[in-house]
Amino acid sequence: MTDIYRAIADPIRRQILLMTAQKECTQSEIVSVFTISQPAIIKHLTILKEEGLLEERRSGRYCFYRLNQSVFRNSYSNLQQELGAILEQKLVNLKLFLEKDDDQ
Amino acid sequence: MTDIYRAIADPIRRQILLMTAQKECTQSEIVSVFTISQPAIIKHLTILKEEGLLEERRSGRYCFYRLNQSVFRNSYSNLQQELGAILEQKLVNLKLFLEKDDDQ
DNA sequence: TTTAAATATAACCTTTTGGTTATATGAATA
DNA sequence: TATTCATATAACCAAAAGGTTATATTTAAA
Repeated sequence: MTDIYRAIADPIRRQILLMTAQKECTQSEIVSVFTISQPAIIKHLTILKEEGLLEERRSGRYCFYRLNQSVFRNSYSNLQQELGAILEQKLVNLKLFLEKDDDQ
Repeated sequence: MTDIYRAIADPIRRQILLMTAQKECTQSEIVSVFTISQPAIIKHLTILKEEGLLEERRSGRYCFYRLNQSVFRNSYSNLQQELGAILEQKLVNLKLFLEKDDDQ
């Protein structure tokens, strides 16, 4: 649950996230944006729901989707921390160097 | 090439990126950190190399790996723009609202 | 010059991903 | 009420992901 890395791995899913961040979209609206089949879209929607990033609302024969903003905000923040740490390893090295220096 | 989303999809690969950002690591060093087999690690390394994020250097019987900092910096920056846009859709909506207002 | 260690590769396996077509179900409208 | 539109599901497929074991190959050290 909430493996944002899994959710964002596919460009179609990233676009769905973007669309549903703007406004609630029906499934058929989403389907019409892409060239792949409706069942293929359902599978992408299912993965996004599994990871908690999409909320589903049923109204009559329509199925509305929208981004769960708070879940996205949270897991994206975690992602940034994790990947930011990779960028900042040089700083970690400096820190380690300074700490080692303290010991002497 | 340089599909960072593919590269970071697996936690083992993210940890390899972190390790090799700190310092150049030999393959056996990397293997020893994890519980999976050496051929499994090679496959992860191959994916990271395919995406241009890892640089390989051969010295005798050792194979050294280190993060390609500039490629990582760049593709991470692209990722941030793409995912940042999802977060900031509310602002886009405001912009659209204001532009629509101009037309009237 | 054996031997041992580091790396590479082959062959295989299972699960997941990403897609398809065909068809069923359910709700709204003509 | 018959039809049409939106969604769901089943069955299938190919490729990618993520792993294994067994076995080369290459290089350094005993």
